[in-house]
Amino acid sequence: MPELPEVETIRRGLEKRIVGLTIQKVSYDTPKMLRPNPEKLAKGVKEAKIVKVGRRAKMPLVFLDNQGILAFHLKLNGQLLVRRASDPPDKYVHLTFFLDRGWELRFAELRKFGWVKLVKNKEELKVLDGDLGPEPLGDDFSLKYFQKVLGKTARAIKIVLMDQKIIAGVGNIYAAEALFYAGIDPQRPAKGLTEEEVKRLHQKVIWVLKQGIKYEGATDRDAAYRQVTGEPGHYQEHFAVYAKAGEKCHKCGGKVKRINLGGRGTYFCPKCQK
DNA sequence: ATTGGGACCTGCTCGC
DNA sequence: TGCGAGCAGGTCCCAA
Repeated sequence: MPELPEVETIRRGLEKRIVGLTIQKVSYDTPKMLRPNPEKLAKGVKEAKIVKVGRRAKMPLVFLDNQGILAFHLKLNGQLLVRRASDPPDKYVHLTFFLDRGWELRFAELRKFGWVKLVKNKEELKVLDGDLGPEPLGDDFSLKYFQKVLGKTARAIKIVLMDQKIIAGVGNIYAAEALFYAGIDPQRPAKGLTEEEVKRLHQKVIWVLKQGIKYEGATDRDAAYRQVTGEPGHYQEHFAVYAKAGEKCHKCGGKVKRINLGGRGTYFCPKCQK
């Protein structure tokens, strides 16, 4: 899915374009993508005005003036597109919110893994929040916290970085990139990292996420992440190792390698990452 | 506690 | 050109 930087870019795009608009109705073709069920969701958003757009981990959150909150999960391919009703159709759209003044919010998802859940209020939002760790760009993600959680597990460091209970929002791309810049082999047991390495990794996780946001996310292929305008992001132009198997490492000239770790493609430079 | 695998779905790319 | 294998940014569930 879009990871934190992609979702944050989407959040900013939505904030600019749909706040103040009212949802008139919804249409959909894949009922299981609507939670708790299509009827409740459709009823709960009807005539509701959008007052704010937030984000938690990889979920965009659309706040309504009736206290309801729409939480989206984009999984691997989800897109949220803001379009005019007169615009041509987009591929893979399974849910459309018809807004006033001729606007539409379209939810496209090639694989239908994604979903949107309507929760009644902020209290109920905590259910979605339950198992999520701290936001890596917030104050709770302190070096102290990072040292503590890494010291407790022997799992491979990349798998720990992608564990949403440990840090909310890091996925396969940014885990690989952060480990490259920290010079750490993704397979190393988390608790085997030195104090210095943990410190470096902590900094680099924050840094790559901010870079990702700066370049408006990463669009590596078609039918993947898009901004709400349909424009791609640009962070893929700055990848150091992700999706670069067989290519030259820009730092040492050695070959970037792809391995399988925890069932996920994992890219790293064996020479730079020890 | 941790891992490995499959499931959820669909489409694209690559090698033969 | 055609065909099957492998791949995809995420998460959940189950068995070992």
